[in-house]
Amino acid sequence: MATSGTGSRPPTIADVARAASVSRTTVSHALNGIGKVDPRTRERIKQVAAELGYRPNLRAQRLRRGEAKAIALASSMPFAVAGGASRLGFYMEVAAAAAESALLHGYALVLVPPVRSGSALYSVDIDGAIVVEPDRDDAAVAQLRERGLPYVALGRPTAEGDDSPYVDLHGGPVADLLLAHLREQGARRPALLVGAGARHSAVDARAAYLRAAAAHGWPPVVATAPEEGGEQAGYEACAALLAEHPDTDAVCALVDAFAVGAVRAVRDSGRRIPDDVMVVTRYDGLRARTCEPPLTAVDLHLDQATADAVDLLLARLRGETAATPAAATAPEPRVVPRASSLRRPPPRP
Amino acid sequence: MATSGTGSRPPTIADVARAASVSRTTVSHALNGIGKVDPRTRERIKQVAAELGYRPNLRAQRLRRGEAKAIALASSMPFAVAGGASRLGFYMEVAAAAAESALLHGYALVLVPPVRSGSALYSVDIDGAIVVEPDRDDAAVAQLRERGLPYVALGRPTAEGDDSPYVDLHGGPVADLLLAHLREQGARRPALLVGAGARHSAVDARAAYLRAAAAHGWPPVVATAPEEGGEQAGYEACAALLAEHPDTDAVCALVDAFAVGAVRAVRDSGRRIPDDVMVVTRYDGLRARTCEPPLTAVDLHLDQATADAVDLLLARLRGETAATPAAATAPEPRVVPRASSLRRPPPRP
DNA sequence: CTGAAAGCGCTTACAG
DNA sequence: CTGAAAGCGCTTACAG
Repeated sequence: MATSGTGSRPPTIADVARAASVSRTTVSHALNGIGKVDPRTRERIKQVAAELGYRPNLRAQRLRRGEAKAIALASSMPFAVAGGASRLGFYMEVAAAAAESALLHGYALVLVPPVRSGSALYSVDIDGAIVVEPDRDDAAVAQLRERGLPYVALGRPTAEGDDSPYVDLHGGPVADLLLAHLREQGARRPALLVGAGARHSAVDARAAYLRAAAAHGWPPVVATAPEEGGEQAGYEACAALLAEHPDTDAVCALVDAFAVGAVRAVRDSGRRIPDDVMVVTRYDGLRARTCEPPLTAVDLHLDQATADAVDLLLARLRGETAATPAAATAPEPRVVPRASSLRRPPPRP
Repeated sequence: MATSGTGSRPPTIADVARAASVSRTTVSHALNGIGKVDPRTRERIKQVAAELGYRPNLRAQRLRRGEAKAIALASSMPFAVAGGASRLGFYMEVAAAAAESALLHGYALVLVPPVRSGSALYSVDIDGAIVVEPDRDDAAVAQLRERGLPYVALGRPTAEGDDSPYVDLHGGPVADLLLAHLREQGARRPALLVGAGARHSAVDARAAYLRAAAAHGWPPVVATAPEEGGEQAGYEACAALLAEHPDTDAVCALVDAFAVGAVRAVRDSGRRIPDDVMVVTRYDGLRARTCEPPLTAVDLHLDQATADAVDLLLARLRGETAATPAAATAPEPRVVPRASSLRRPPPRP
């Protein structure tokens, strides 16, 4: 409470020890509740510490204890997708959830913006990281490995030998769900548009799509676009796709930026949405909701998934490697039907 | 490059010194570019360090140097407003911009979620913070002051003697802009709905509104609602306002959650938007854009303002108190007209 | 129950 | 130009 009249720098453990006429060892024990101190001594020390306004120096504690008590959120997703224009995307939604969850456990969340080349992860003092949807050769993952830092992936890692823990975002089932929805709405020749990278969301969706195409007898049409390209790349890929496969009646564009570009391409080709071509996407964010027409998307329960990822990471940091499950499973994804794919009124549950 | 075959823990400066047959002092000088080392020695040391894969221990550096190289983003804004339902708000938009700006300067951004009571700021090792729109008696500011940490406000601080640097978000001019827009669209009796707190956005807007009311001969109608109340509070305040002042023909609801609630209240009272009552808000985020009808809002140039705030803070940390301006000024705000207030087609510039 | 001492990995006067 | 030594503020065996 009271401000120490002594000097200007904050009091150290030595100041407390002196004021309480004990050793620094005893102060440390008393304040950290290690059970080897006389209860009365402990109380006295606590009181003195409070009077002096003592707070342990976090830097010193961390050097000594060998931990940063901080984790980072990192991603190799290109800026155009992860941030860009309105910036309010997948990444920041995950960031908010992760910060809350981390702080609840006494960890700080360091927000590493999706940097282009980024030696970013080297200059930040952290114990580990959450990597959002790592690519097969992910820059963020590479940096973490080189630093020897543990990480948990949000979304199944696709790199060869990567057996790091992860939270499953259900890449395949999400695609299945969207394709089922399209079929239900009358689509007979849906095409798939995915990022050129090898993130689980693209890889698993492609596999699911090919399976569905075989099952239903669709001619499979899969287009890819560079993630860095954002809306424009989606536009171009979709325009090319429609030119080559004019009987396409639905586009499943898993990156929201692509989906918005696809909507433009569909319109520019003289087709109507959803009557001639439906468009659906995955992440239910600003882009999907403000698109004209609003895009059917998927509720991924990102909050829950992110909290699970943080839990997984912290368990690993605690060294519970044995007890820690190798993966958590986010809640069931759910389609949020909107005008971009609704030819019939949505079924009332 | 090469992994040291020695042990498993990362090499320290002592390892480098040993391998290069010099003292730790010299290694430190060589690596930090302090100009007292023979160029050839320096090169040799650098090479050895690289071979060993040496990276300075950030914890140790920071303890020694007495700085955390991290800043926090903090806010006392209630969760319902700052995060809540879709979480994609003002706060996260600022977070993204701040993280990028901070990292560019070698600082990490710690994301402190708008916690309810929050001793949050005590457990985080930072050199300073950006506080978003501090209230007159702001919890985050109080914690920072008690820790003796410098901070910069995003939005003019309203506390009595608070002369901390800040970035002006133009609370008054924003209100003027919105009111002028409403007048232009034909409103003759606009009401103001603000948060009950004393953040600059509420305080300055109220003053601007009263000034405008006097100038144009409106009967001033100002309602307040608790920020924690979110949409529902906005609904109730607006419903009461309309009951008491039935000839209100526009509502300027500066908190986006309030504005969305206001839209419902207007409709439930049997009035149409914008024909009977227009509704406008300040922050142009997800809520404003996805509202039905979409809400007229203001482009605050948050990116630029946030970058300025970070610059201001870092200048203060560098001790450039003298050279540091006491305030920066965000770019001119600009109205983004939408259906919620457009009775006439927008003027073509 | 309490304390003297070592050490976490750096940096920086200070002396040579 | 180079190094021995002190010290940043803690915690933790270890000894009493």
